[in-house]
Amino acid sequence: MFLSTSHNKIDLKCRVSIPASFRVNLEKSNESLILFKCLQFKCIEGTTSTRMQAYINAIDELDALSDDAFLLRMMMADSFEIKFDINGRVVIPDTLMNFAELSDKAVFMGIGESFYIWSPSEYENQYMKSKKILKEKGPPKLILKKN
Amino acid sequence: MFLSTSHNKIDLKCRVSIPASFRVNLEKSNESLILFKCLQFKCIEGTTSTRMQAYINAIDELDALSDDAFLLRMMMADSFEIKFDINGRVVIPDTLMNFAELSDKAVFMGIGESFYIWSPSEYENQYMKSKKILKEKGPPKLILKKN
DNA sequence: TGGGATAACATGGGATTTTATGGTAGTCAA
DNA sequence: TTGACTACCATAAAATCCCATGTTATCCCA
Repeated sequence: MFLSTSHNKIDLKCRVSIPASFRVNLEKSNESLILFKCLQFKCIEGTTSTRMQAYINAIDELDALSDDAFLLRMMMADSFEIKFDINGRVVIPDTLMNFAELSDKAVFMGIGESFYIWSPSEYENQYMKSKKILKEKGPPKLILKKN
Repeated sequence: MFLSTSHNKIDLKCRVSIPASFRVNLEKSNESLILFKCLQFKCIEGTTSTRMQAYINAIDELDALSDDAFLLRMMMADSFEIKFDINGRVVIPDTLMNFAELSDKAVFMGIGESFYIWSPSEYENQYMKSKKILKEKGPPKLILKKN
């Protein structure tokens, strides 16, 4: 599980340290890391190769001409399998740097099965937005168990 | 897994570098590369010999006289097993160059089990189309389930 | 519980290897 | 003998590896 938030520096080579707890999470299940353009927000989403493989398998189940299949294929095209260096850093591909408007700082936000990488300002926006919704509409009604 | 997108040059001999990550993907499973006319789009589709074998097997499951079987057999007829040169380049057969309207640039787009090779302009069209669908219809249901 | 020793982590920089791509020489067939 | 195709060599740019270092977190023992 990816949990917690941390702020790391992106250097001139677009290298950034993946938070140690996220790395451990990947290592202990022997999975590689996939980064891709988040479909809902202006940020990068990171997840495990197993999870990505599940999406890929799902494509074959869909009508090849459907909109969903089309979007999923595009998602693959905007995804990258990422290698760590010996210090636990990764290089963020240019495409993703631009998409999430990252420059010299990254905010890592664990959300369970995956995590987000935000620019500090976009992170701030989303954080404020969540506080506002919480204030106006109250806490979410969570359904932990079905039937 | 074939992931990510890259733009490579096609030279006068119709040679083009297959992106390194795609090559690694083929090498590590010791598979050869098959290129063929994509059935859905004006592009070349590339995949592994094993997956191509799966297509061939699938034809046998179909009614031999059906239109589907006919189309799939036609697809096989325009498929090529491709050899790499020492630098990881391949020569794109004339038939496929013409079919995908390629000239001096190719866009490689990984879509999981296989990849597409587009002309830059056709790629741009498809990319724009996906943005539009995403905006109008939102992300695929599959994605929303995951968190 | 305090505080020093040790390990882990984040980050910088330089050396080395890969990659993409242009070119040339050799081979085979018409 | 010419033209097409293939194998191989060369090179610049980019990606990757590896070492160094300061800082933070953790451990361990008094």
